[in-house]
Parts: sequence; C-alpha cells; structure tokens
Amino acid sequence: MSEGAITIGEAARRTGVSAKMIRWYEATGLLPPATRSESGYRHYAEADLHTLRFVRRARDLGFSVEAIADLLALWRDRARPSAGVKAIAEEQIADLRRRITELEGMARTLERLAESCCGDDRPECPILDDLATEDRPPAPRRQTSPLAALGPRSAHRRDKRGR
Amino acid sequence: MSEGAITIGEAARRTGVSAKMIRWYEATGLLPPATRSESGYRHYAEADLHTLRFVRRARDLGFSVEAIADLLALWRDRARPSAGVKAIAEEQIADLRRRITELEGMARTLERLAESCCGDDRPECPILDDLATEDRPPAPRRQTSPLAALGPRSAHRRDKRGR
DNA sequence: CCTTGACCTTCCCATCATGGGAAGCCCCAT
DNA sequence: ATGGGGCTTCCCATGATGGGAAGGTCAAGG
Repeated sequence: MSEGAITIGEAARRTGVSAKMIRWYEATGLLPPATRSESGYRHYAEADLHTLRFVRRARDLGFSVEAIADLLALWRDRARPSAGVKAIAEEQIADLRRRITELEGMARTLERLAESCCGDDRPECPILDDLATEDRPPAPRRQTSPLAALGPRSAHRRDKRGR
Repeated sequence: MSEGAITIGEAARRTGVSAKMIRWYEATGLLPPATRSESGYRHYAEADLHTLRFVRRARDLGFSVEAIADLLALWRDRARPSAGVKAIAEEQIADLRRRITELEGMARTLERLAESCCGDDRPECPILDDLATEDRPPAPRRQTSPLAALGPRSAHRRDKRGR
C-alpha cells in the first residue's frame, strides 16, 4: 500500500502480461500466490515483475505454460546444469519445426491448387474438385489430429469477437 | 435400412472422420441431420460419405469448420463462380503463411540461443539469461496474442495422453 | 464527508476442434 | 436369451485467453 505498491494492473502494464493471465498463472500454480493488501489487492515487487517478464518472453517464444514452469524452476536454481535448459529448448525447437513442416505442406498444396484455379466467374474449380476427390487413403488414421498442430485459425476472425 | 445401411461407425471408418466429429458437425449445422432408423440410429448414403471425405480433406488442409461450411455451400452450388472458392483458399494460404512466419521467428530465435548454450553441467545458460533479460519493449501490446497463431503445443505431449 | 470513477476482487462463460467416458438402448450371432 | 459391441445422448476436459457481471476499494475533487 502506501506509495510504491504495484497493483496487478500496473504489473500487467509493466510486463505485458494481462492481469487476467497473471491471476490465472497464480491460480494454476505457475506463479506463487502474490502478497495481498489488507483489502485483498495483490501487490507485486520488482522481483515479481522480473518473473512475469520472464514468463512473457517464454510465451512469446512459444513455450507452453508447462514448459515455462520447468524453465522457471531451473532459473531459480542457480546451480542447475545448463543441459536441462537446453534440452527443453531443443524440444521446443523440434516442436516448432514439426508444426512448421505441417503448415508448409498444407500451404504448398493449397498454393498449387489455387494456382490452377482461374478464379473467374466460371464454375470450373480445381480446388473443389480436389477436395471432392474420392480416391483418398480411406483414413490415414492419425491418432494425433493433424489439426492439433494448427491451433486457432481463421475462424472467429470473422465473427463478433473479431479477435 | 435392411442390409446396406451405413452406420455412423462405418461412415467414420470409411471417411476418416471420427463418429464423434460426425455428430458434432451435424449438431453445429455443418452437415444436415442424418436420416435415422426407427430406433434412432443414424444412417448414411454414399453421397454423405462423399461429403464427409470432402470435409476431412478440407480439415487436413487446415481450413476452419467455418470456412468449410462456405466451401461446402459453393461445392453444392454447381453454378458458383470459382472466384469465390479461390478467395477462400487464398485467405487460408495467407493465414497459413502468417503462422509459419511467426513460428519460424520463434524457432530461429531459439535455435540461436540453444546454439550458444553449451548444455553441460555448468550453470551458465544464455537461454535463461535471455529469458530473464530486462530491457524488453515493456509491452509490444499486440491485440492478437502471438500465441494464438501457435495452437496446442508441447503441453500434453508429456502427460497421460502422450499423443 | 460524500460522490465519482478507476481500479480491484471472484466467478462464470466462450472460444476451437477434439476426445473420454457414463448411462442406457439396440442389434446380431451364438 | 444372452453377451458383446455399437449406437444414442449428455457432461466434461483440453490450452491459453478474453469478456463480462456483481460487488468491494481507493483516491481525488467537490
């Protein structure tokens, strides 16, 4: 309280992590419970902001919250071997590369199709023809949906919430 | 019905779309309600399977269900101008390219960091040092979370479901 | 002293596409 | 007729995020 108390909104502004997310990170255990004022307001110290920026940077690099928990633990342990950190990073890199490859494949296929579609007012459309093609491997039964690697796409960019 | 009735499980097997998803597509209006037997079982005709394969193929190309609804409508309209289809496809391509670029950026940054980390049992770690770096643009306040483009990552690859 | 408005709190809900699982009914082959 | 597998619906979870309601708090200005 008094003068220098950093509230959650202030912390959000200073770290680029939304207040909503800060509360959520605390609730799920990624971050320790913040200290509270008598009236229940969360207060943050500089060290906490430091941690929050760490989290944001890691998120920006695509790490899952789970991976960030590991990274944070390693960060706090000043005697940790850097090998552990590197391993997590390389796992993440592999993950990113895998997803990129998948998206690349889709993009290339679509580009090929779009190229062959004149896109005028005539109904002939190689794109639809391809989608409608029967002779497809009946079910390349992937236990892992190929979409899992995709994440939220176009979808609601069109509707109300306009993200 | 009698002999040749295709049940939802059979349709799933033949099209590569899970029964769960077939029901969901129906419930959300992507597909029209299936015909039912007296006892309530869904039955599918060859034309329905055709549609399901179309949907699966489109999903495999990363189209959102919403976009697929548009594609299906165009597909059914034999007089549609191919321009509409092409537009949807190009939007999708742009979307894919955007996500790829984003992932590429992350992957490159991480690769650079991982490269500079010797990854042995000493605690020096440029990766953690980078994450902990203070002088970051306070809040590159993107209205669109940079993570949105990422989708489900590493996360549960570690837990129970082991994808 | 009291109001106002900006902030904080918790809680619930939605997203997107997908799967898990329960409870109960149905159908066919033994 | 019984058993097992398939079908039905319904609820819940996922991951990370935002929206919004209902209500408490704080500080500044009247």
